Amino acid sequence: MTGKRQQIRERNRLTLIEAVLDSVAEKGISETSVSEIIQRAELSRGMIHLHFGGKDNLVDEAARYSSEQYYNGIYSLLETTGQTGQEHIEMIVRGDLSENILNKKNVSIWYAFRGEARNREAIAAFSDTRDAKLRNMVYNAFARIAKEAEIEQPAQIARDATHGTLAMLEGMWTDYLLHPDSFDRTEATRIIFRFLSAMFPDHFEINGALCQRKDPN
Amino acid sequence: MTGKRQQIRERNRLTLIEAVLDSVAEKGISETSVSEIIQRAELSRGMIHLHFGGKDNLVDEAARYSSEQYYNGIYSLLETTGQTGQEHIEMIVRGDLSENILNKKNVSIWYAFRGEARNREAIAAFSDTRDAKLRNMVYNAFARIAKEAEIEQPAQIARDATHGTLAMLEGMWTDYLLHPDSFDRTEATRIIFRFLSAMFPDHFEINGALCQRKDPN
DNA sequence: TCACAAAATGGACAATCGTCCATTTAAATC
DNA sequence: GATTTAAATGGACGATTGTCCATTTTGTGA
Repeated sequence: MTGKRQQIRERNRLTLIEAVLDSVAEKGISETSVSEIIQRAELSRGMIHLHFGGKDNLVDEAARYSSEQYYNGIYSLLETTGQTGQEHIEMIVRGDLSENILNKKNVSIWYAFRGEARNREAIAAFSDTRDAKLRNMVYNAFARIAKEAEIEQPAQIARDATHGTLAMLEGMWTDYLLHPDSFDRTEATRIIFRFLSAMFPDHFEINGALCQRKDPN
Repeated sequence: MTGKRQQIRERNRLTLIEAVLDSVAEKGISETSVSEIIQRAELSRGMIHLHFGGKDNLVDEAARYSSEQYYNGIYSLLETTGQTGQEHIEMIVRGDLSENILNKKNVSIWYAFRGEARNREAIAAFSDTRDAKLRNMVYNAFARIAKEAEIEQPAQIARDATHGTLAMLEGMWTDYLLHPDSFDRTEATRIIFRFLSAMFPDHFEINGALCQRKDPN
């Protein structure tokens, strides 16, 4: 068993990280000061320097943690899905637009960090490596779909579909950021499947994945 | 003639705004301090309070100015285009991904302000009204295309195509933000037209607008 | 050319920033 | 229960923040 000492230590570490995320979500990065953080965490001022060596490191760590949470959410969804490529895609699309993942807090945090990404390599860096993993999963799914569709240049099509689909999801997040209250998840989902069904009519329809290929009567 | 006095006054105002944008692009919002701004502008400390009443108002004004520049760039492009709906769309897509508009500085600025949008209504507000104008232009173009395509529910299709296309453009901007050096404009353009050509095969092909409808042999 | 007024200057100011360490607290070990 | 030691505390510190105004500069009109 890990000692009580270490347990408290790690709990405090996490409390600080979550205080940062709460503050970033609520007040933005520029107003997330040391005073603000320790007030939310109800811990003492010196803790930040003790556990993270400074405020900047703590913020970087919070960004890393937040991104990890996001990808874990997506990955765990994928374990519950069916086997076909189109089912994988459907799960990612629906998951990425679900309330668990696409909500006010997450969007605030995500865009706040993005805004700083260019000027803080630590924040940009991990966002990249993790991103590649999701992208790869989407690509594999589209590669299967493109192969089944028996079209020309399946690899190129799969790459473009991957890129386009992820770009569209990104754009939906931006919509949500700017209009959180009027945003319509159903509509956003439908639009993506409308594009996908135009491109792969045997694998998608406007409501999502087509599990059995259409009878080509 | 406007007096020399007023000319200098307005030039200084603009100098301050551009100093803010340079600093935001280069160092990010959180490092854009009054000292940083006046050093870049080579003006005196009191100018900010004199012209804008405070730093926050100046930053808001800079965000407004930057957004105005962006939309002016898009609108001026549209005046040089052909008449069909698909040509309008092509121009917007190519314009939005062109180096004049999608470049490191603009992207840095855009995302920096976006990150603060949720916590600064002034920044979010104008971004909305202007956005609606562009959205409306895209919608009108797609409405013509959908009507010509003689499909069911042309209005709904046009709305979805508008939403999806703008979302995809947004996503391409994010790609550029995260990978400015490996980003491929040609590829990004091709992907969007691939989706559009799947949805409107008589109006788009993979390289852009199809000006003469395909001969239905 | 002179007097007036608008504009620009730059330093004073209190408030806040993040860092760091001498001290206190409490878990772990004997 | 006494000792050791890692963890937590909270205030001191200099640096920096944004605001504001007494002063100087400079264009304008008499």
